[in-house]
Amino acid sequence: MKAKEVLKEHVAKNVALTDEEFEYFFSHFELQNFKKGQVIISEGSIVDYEYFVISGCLKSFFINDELKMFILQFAMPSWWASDFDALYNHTKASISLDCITDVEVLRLSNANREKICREIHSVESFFRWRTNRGYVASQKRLLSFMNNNVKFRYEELLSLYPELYNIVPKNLIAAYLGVSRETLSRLYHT
Amino acid sequence: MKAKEVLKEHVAKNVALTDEEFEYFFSHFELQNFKKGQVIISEGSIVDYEYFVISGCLKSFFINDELKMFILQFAMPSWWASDFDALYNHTKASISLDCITDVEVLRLSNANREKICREIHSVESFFRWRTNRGYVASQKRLLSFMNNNVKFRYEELLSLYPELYNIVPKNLIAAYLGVSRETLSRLYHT
DNA sequence: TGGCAGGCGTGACCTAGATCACATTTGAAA
DNA sequence: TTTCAAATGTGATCTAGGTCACGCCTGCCA
Repeated sequence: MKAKEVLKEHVAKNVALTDEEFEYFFSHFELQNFKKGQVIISEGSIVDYEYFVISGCLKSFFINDELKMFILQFAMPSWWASDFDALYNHTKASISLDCITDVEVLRLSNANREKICREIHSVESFFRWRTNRGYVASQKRLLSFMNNNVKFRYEELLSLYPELYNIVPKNLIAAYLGVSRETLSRLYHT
Repeated sequence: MKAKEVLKEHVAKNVALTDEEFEYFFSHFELQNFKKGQVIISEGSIVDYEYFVISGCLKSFFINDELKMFILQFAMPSWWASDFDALYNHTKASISLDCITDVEVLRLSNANREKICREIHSVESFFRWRTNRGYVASQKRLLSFMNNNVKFRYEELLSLYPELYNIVPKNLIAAYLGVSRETLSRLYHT
């Protein structure tokens, strides 16, 4: 499926745009390709774009003082990723974004997003919906984190996103679950 | 300060509404008073409203199978609270909302929010901003949860919201931090 | 004004998961 | 086809925080 179709279908799930509106909306995006391992946003840099994934898989993550990595999000096709804090508030990135596999994305600049939100009311509505969805998901994850042990959270993750099992190495899954890779390994072996 | 002023100031921080627009916007809210301990949203019920706090303090929380409580949010003046998942997706509440102190709120129904978002573009923009802010805060809290121990998180909470120290009992603070009240107590005593 | 429930401190003990150290497997690049 | 780094398994030991049990305040309301 072409990038444009993926985005169109995604948007259409939530707001109704005419074909002309969608074409105009789409004209604000740029298609980009990245190789596995490439860094898209690195900590400390200025963030100007958000990314809509067409194919492949990204991760957004934070690295603490002891060099331990925590993964905030695996971004699969039709997911959005960026450091939204830095992006919206024009601060330096505290979160990094890179490619777990080869990746195809549509990128949208901060300025362009604000522009099309201003120009097309439905687009603003779409972004409100999208952000709300992320917010709710984030709260659910926080609750699960407080409430459930590693094994439960691991199985929950895999049942929500079975694709991850084949694509993402276990040490990254562990970094998403907030446990050591050893503990994750011992869940089913030993 | 009157409820209307609190809301007006809050909105004005982020979008520009004319006085007429604001009056119209405000006409969709209803002022409500609750007593300490009163339940506003209870688990399993239908959620039709979101609440903007004028004075006092609310908590939104989840109770698990073993009756352990986890607090998602303390809502202080000029904060919004609800079960946003249930509200937006028309499902039953999995989260409850009640009053830590006597409380004054402005409530806004789901239908009215969508109506004024449709009618006034700036209002939609405001809600997009507000939700984005919540999303970013939630991600930060998740990161802090994975990265920091209880003591750090406790001090972080108090430095962000010093008012809480006087208003909120320690067992609720513990439920927010995701630890037992005993552990919280032992941080500084013993 | 006396009783009682909710808030808080604390001792003893338990456990999920962290950490460190090392071995084995594997897949992709040269 | 070899090679090397990344991914993974696993034993031994450590620790933050949980759980249970109990006791003491304190403020509120009957």
